[in-house]
Amino acid sequence: MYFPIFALRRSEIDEYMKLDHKEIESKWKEKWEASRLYAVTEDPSRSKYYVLDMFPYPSGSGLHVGHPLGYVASDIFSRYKRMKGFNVLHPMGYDAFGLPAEQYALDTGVHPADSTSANIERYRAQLDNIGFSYDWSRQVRTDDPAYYKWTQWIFLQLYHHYYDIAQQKARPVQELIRHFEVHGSEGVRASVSAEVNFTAQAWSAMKRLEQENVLMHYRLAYRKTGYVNWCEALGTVLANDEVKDGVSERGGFPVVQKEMMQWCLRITAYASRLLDGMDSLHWSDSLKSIQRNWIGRSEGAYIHFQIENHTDTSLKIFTTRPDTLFGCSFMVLAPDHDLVAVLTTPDRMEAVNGYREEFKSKSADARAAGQKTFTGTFTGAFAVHPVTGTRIPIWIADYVLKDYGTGAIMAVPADDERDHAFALQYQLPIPEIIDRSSVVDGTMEDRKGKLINSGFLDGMQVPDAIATMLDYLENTKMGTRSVEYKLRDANFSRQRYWGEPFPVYYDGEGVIHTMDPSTLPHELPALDDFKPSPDGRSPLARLKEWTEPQPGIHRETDTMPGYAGSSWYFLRYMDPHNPDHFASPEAIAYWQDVDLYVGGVEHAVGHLMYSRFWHKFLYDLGYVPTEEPFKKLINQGMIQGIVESLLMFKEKKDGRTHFISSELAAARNIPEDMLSKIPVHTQFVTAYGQPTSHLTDKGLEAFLLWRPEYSDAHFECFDYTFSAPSFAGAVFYTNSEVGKMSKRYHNVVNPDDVIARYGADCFRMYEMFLGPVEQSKPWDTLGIEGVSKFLKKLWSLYYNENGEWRVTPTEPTDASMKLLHTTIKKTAEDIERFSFNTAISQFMICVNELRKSEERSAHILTPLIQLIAPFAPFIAEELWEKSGNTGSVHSSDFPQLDAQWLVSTDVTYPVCINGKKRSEITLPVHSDTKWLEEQALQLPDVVKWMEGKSPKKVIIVPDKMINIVI
RNA sequence: GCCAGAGUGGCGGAAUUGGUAGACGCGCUGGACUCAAAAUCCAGUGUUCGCAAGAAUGUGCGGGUUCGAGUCCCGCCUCUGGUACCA
Repeated sequence: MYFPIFALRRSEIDEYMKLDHKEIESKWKEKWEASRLYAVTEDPSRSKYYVLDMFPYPSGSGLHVGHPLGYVASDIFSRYKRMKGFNVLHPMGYDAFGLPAEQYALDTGVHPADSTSANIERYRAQLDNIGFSYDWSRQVRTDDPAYYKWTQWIFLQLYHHYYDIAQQKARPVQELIRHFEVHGSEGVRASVSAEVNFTAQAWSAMKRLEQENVLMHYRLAYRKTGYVNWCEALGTVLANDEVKDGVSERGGFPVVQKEMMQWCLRITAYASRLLDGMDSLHWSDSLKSIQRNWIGRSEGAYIHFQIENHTDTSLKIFTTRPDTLFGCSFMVLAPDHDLVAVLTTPDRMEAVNGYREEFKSKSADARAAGQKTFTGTFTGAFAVHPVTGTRIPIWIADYVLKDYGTGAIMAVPADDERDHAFALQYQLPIPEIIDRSSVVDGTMEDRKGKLINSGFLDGMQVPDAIATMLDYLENTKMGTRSVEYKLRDANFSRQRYWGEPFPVYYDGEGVIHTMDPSTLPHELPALDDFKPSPDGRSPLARLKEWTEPQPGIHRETDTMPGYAGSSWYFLRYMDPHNPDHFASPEAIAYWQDVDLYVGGVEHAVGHLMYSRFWHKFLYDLGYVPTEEPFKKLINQGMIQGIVESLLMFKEKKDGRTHFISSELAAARNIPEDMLSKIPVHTQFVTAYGQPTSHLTDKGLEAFLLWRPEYSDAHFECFDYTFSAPSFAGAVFYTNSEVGKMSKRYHNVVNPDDVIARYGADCFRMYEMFLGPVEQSKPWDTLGIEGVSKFLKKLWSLYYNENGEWRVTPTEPTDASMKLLHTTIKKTAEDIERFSFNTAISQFMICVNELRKSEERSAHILTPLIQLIAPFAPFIAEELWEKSGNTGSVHSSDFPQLDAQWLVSTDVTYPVCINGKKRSEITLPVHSDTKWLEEQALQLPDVVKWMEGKSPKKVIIVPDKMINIVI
């Protein structure tokens, strides 16, 4: 009965005409690699364009569908720019040093050197699968000694420079030393940790160690003892941006304040330049505002207060509201302020010391937990009001921070919420100084109102009063204008193994010596036991022979943090194998800076801030030609997952687990706290992610097989209930919500699986089609079918159902030409403005139209391949070759727009009466407006709607619409 | 609290400078093909009223400017992100 041969033939034909993405992908991956298609070199005859992705740290779990979102976008952009004639640098590498890589190694017990290499291999394969156009010959990895040689070199440069405020740039410490030798500290304006004053003679009289300690206050990379964020679970200190809500960003472990000697980078020296530099950048408003808040500039003044019975010292405070000086009724110092010990009177000593002890033991996170009641105590000392001469009590309190401003404030309880609360609590006077009676909804601190009880400021509005007081303070030398920043210096030490060793050592006296740059890289020694220790000592300290290479010499055992290597990697890509420079001057002169940077917003205050800081420093030294490294920045959103769960009553009923369908739970308004959400693997769910997602009987069976602990469960739906194991024909609605893509929710979509099923081109296009690149959006497993269908339709424009090439060299129709050029215009515009989803929509329209009109002309179909090439590089390359073109479609020129095809001979105008569309009229383009008006007024529908009235005026928007006002 | 961004069908989202709101895709409904299913193709799909032609209404809420507002202005509400004693 059967005809096996015939059957075989049929399936062969089916296979042939079908789009076989696997074969196409492997074919072109090999060819591209063999021909080094994406390798770039400096070419002065062409304009450069630098497209950069934030390089990943190679974690063990590999890429999930969220990671490549930004990579796909930047790849489309790179390919487009290349076709537009730019010489495009589009590199990729790995952020291999640092906490994430090391934590992974610790979790798996594999040495980080081995695990990162294995992970990198996996990442590379996954990235290649997606069809990226990276120039892999330029790959960098931060744990490569040939790379971190230059990280160490930059560190040495930071160490050997200080920041000159007058010149607003970094200068060599050698210059500073020469100045000290001649003039002492007089006349030096520099960013410092602490002010020190000495004469030239005093400088010369200092011992070497003393001199070094002085210089430490100036160096851009320096050591200091201070309170740092110590994370015991991670066994290391962390920078401020690595701590969120009192716990470590990585791992979520508690972080406490601990006093330690640490390396720091003086990023504060660059605060104003980091702030001002942003004005010229094409970054999103939200990202700029995050950085601005983090830097936290405020303008104000220092004011000096004399202290009763202390002629040798005065109290310096910072305020943004000098106009409120007359309202100052007490002063507050941070409990750990240096002057506390000096000022406290004997009778208050006991109370003050007790308070300081209590303050120290209070953990940072208890304070962060947001107790709004302030505590404090009186020191017994009094300051003298600089204008009125009244006695002002000096207190200490925990609401004043040592490391902001001067660590001391003048309290103005009438115009500051905190001072007010504190004054009420300790019954301190609250002199009124601002009349807000004329200000609607006037509150404290809003800089509105009229000054009262304020001497020469009486009657002034707040902004005027501020200006007047600032002048007064400077004229009388009682204070100076000043700007303060919230930004803190960056902690640069990690008590960890997996990072760059510092190229420094200490001699017997504790003097720091830097290693000669020619001896770099200072390699990280092999160490089998790389576990961190809770005592604050680096694992390297356990390696005695390395730590102490000769008697009296001690190496630094801390390592650099993860952001060290990532703060300059974009420069290394310009010349990645250069042994003599971090990048040659010629390469830097050509590539300049990054034109487009794509990456996650989570690096807003970490990586992006540090990179800008390092770049500005290298600019000061003349190594890079631009002040800012990243001209344009796009923050891609995250791909979220749909979390599917079954609603379970927390309390068992009749000893059984009791599930309720989401529909019924909603209908009965069952309170959320009675239910637990049991995540269910998305592969069991039917119509997953859709409003009606549910488990069928098969899904329920699979679920119970997977979760045998629920095999006694009882399920309740709208019309019926059932119990395991008998639920034939059941439909049980799940609870679906948008959430993270995570192993915990069993909703992770692996790009490899998607690519295996739909192809890389489909994967790329779908990620873009989901919505704007910047936006976060859930992965919808059904939506990808639409893009898949589109690609099959595209393919069938070129191949008929017998697998025969159907493109002919015939002349195209005018309609097709118009369609093609509309698509060229739209594609180019959309790519330029990073709107890939709308470009893809246009492709869909174009392909559908061409199918309907059965267009076969190569004049249309060949340029179409080029338009789609940035999005679907594999399919495009295959079709390009089959069209008989030589060379790669990715090296071809982007199709030229011929605008004549966009102009149609007729335009259909909607005709509106008072803004409502009542009719329409088709007329030749560029018609005389008077004539247009006459034609429109004669339309029968218009005559009907006008009811004999005459028009007040007629508005004609050229080529858009006609509006008649009556 | 403060700073920034956003609110459009059942869903993801279009509408680039104020000019026919809902493109494109998903889902849904109906139909064709099929013994049947899948796949594919065709049609419909904001809401309300209507057999229909059609009409009214509609971009978080309330006002305003304009011939015309998703878009601009004023006042609210909600959500998301950042920040949290920053003087």
